[in-house]
Amino acid sequence: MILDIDINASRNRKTIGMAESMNIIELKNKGITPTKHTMALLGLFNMHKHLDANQIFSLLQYNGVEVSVATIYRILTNLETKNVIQKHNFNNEQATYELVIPNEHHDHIICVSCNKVVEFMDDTIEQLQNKIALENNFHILHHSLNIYGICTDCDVRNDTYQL
Amino acid sequence: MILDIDINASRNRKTIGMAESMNIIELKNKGITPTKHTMALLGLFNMHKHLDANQIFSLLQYNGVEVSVATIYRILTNLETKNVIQKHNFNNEQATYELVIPNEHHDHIICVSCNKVVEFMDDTIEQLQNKIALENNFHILHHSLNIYGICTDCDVRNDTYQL
DNA sequence: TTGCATGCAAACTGTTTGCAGGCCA
DNA sequence: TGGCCTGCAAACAGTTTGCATGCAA
Repeated sequence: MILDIDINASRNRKTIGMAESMNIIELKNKGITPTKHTMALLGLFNMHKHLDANQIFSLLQYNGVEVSVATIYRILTNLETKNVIQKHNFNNEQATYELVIPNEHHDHIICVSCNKVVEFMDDTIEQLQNKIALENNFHILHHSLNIYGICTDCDVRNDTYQL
Repeated sequence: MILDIDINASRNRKTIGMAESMNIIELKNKGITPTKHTMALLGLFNMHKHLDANQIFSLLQYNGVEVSVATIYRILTNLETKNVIQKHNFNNEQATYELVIPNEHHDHIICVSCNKVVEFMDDTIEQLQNKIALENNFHILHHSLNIYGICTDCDVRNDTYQL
């Protein structure tokens, strides 16, 4: 696994282990026990919008939170079930997770070189998808639109190599 | 694995083991050895547009073609490299493959209940994606747009259950 | 004291690979 | 004969699970 994230980003925060985006009461209302591990995990998403299980494991360890991979997967599964986080399969390797923001939806552009993920949202595309589902007699549940490409940073880097 | 495909579809064909969509010369030109296994595998795509490794294994076995799973994966990887077939990750379980038709592109609607896959294509969406990639300074390579929903058949079935 | 959260290790699934045997040009 | 195709079994990665322990309400 390549950990191409700024691992210091979360270390520099003062209150490791507290998710800003959702307070304890909200969590409890959803039937989630706000354990130390769950809170620490959620806290990571303040700094990193997209994380996979291994990155979470590394970041927690780096932040001094002792936790097993099994627990991380259990927490992730639980949070996903309760619709607190969302799972993506950007590649055929490991799954990536991000926080669910109510009434907010977006799609993703993924750099196949550095795995950077950029979010975007296009109303026209959204509407067209609904139309298409309707035309094909599908009751639409959700969708995933991923654009894969090379970001500017990597493009520049590749140019340099070719000199 | 649920083998929800008409397994007889391929048995009823006269010439099992011959892919209509691509002749032997074309394959050789692409550096693919047209072995019995490769041809039989490709032949399956005449009847089934979307197949995963396990379905391929079952169908081949059913058609009397003895082959190991390892070989299937090797053939699939090879064909994908040579751009004869295309790999999709519709769900986080196994990968699905389909034939590449030159100059033809489409996206997919997947029924989360029966795994049926319907293809569609929308020029406006395609163009918007290019625009979005450009706006975000990505050199676009490809994309995957999957709409997940419930197809009419399954909707009806579910209604029945609820009676 | 009860129940849920956790760690550990084993299991499991999809996929890949090393190695030895076999087939065909 | 040489090279590639193949099968087998083992390896591998990501993920899940059974069981025993332990913490917390």
